Amino acid sequence: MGGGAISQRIAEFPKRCRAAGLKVTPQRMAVYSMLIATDRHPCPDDVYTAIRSDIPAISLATVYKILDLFQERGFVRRVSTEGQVARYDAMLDPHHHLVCSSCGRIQDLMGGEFPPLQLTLPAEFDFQATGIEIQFHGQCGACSRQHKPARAAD
Amino acid sequence: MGGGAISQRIAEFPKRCRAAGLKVTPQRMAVYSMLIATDRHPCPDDVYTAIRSDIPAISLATVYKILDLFQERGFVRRVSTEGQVARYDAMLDPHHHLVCSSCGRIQDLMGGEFPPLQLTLPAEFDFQATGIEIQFHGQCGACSRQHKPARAAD
DNA sequence: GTGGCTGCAAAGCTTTTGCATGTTC
DNA sequence: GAACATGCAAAAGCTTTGCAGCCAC
Repeated sequence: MGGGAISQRIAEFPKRCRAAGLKVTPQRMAVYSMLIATDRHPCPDDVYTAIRSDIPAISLATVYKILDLFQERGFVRRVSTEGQVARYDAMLDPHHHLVCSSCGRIQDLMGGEFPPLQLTLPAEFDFQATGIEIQFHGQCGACSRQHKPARAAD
Repeated sequence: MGGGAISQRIAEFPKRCRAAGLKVTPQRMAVYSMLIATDRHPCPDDVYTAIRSDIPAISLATVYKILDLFQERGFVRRVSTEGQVARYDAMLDPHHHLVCSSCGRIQDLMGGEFPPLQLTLPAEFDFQATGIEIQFHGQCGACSRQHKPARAAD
């Protein structure tokens, strides 16, 4: 996605907030702008740290509340991880994830670049699927060249 | 998997432990037996609770240590979840998961029942994939019939 | 007998909650 | 001005750690 598309999403965000019955605050704009501009799938503390340069007085609890709210409203999604910290993603176009077991980095795999799976499951499973999440586990190029052991760093 | 296959895996487990340089203890046998016999993807506390009927004196910290060790040795795998509790799975044959957004239940989708994805990614991604994890999100049959809202219970 | 394992208790993190103050509409 | 959002601090999980005693080999 180009930078133009990002700034457009940021520009449209106040409208989306009001449409969802949410007030527009500098804190919420900062959280959304940070998330939409990165492909690093940050955890709440990453967001908090990044935002403090803009809004020094922001509190970590507020970041948690905002992320919860955004996820509830469907503005961001929470990525499934094995670890114990939540990671968020504002990229909502269909895509999958490449999870590096060595450095923990989560890389995007856009839907257009790899055939997406169909959502319709055989009726025998008695399950109404609304979304699919695919994670490839392994080593990213940088880590495999360094022969890093799994979970060396995060 | 039939009950026979389960008891066989339990019977072979002491051998696997020793081969991996681990001592065989009642606690470890209980954890493994519990995990291999269920399809509920329990969290550490579930394991702890279930095992206390066999080994009343077992400590939760020990359960955590054992699960960590088993995962390190490849005896079990840790399932990626959005929540903040770890969930484990002793079923290591290729399979995917159906995650119910209402009740949180994780159902298995065996590899043979649904075409598995190939692991080879186009070279341009510079990623060495060793495993794939697919989660279908949605509502299980029971919850969709009850018109439960998402995350009503866990 | 020895090394590794367990159980207990305490500490460490992440996340949530309550409430007074401040802001948006 | 009213309703909602924020910030602070405290509490509530979940998970890890340190260490003395115990057990498998």
